[in-house]
Amino acid sequence: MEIPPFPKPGSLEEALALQKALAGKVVVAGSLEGVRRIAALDASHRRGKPLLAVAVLYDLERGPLFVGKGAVPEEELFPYVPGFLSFREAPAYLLALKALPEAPEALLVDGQGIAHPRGLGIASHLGVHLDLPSVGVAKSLLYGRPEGPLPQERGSAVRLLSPEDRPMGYVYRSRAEARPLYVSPGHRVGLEEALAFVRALPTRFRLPEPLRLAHLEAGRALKALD
DNA sequence: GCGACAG
DNA sequence: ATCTTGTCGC
Repeated sequence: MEIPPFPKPGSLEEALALQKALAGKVVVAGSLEGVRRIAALDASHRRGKPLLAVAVLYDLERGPLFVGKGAVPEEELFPYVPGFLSFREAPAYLLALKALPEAPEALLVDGQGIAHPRGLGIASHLGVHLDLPSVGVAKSLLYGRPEGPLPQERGSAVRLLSPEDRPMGYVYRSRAEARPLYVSPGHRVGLEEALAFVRALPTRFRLPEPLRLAHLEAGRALKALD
C-alpha cells in the first residue's frame, strides 16, 4: 500500500503545530458497513528495546489472515507525552502496515480517535495520514468525561463528552465484568457508526478479537527479540 | 496552584 | 508501554 513519509517533529511545539493542521482534515462522517478487511494495530515496548508494532490483517468473515510487524529503535523514538502518542508510535505502525500483502479497508487502532485535546488521537492521525477510515479503541481515558453512569451489561455505552459537552465518542462495555473501552471515530467514520462497527466485531474477552490478537502478537514478538 | 494525563 | 506475586473465579 501507499505510505507517505511520516515527518518527525524536532520539538513539541512543532508537533503541536502539525497536530493542529492535521486535525482540520479529520472527517467525522461515514459508515463502515460492508467493510470486510481491516488492520488492527497495537504495539509493545520495554526500555532498552525497540518499539515493536503489529498490524493484523483481519477478515471480518474469515478471521486473521496475516501479521505485519515493524520496529523502531528506542533512540529514534519521539518521547512519550500524553496527547502526542502518535508521534512516538505511528512510525512503527506504518512499517507494520507496509509489511502487509494488501491494503486494509479500514484501521482499528489501540488508542484514541477524536477523543483528544486537539481532536487528533493516534487513530485519527493514522487515518488522515493514509487517507483510510479508522476507529480508535482505547483502554483508558485521555480526555473528556462520560455523559452518565455506564450500565454493567455487556454492550452498553454512554457518550464521551468534551469539556464543552461535544460528543467525541463512547465509553463502551464490551464485557459484563470488564472495565470499559473508549471508542471514538478516527477518520472518515461517524460517531454512531464507529460504535456500531466496534459492537459488531467478534469479542471473546475485553478487547475486540482483532486488537487482542495484535496485542498478543506484539508482546510475543518483542519478547522474541532477546 | 492543583489535578489529569492514550501507550 | 513496563516494573511485578499471589489470588480469586469460571
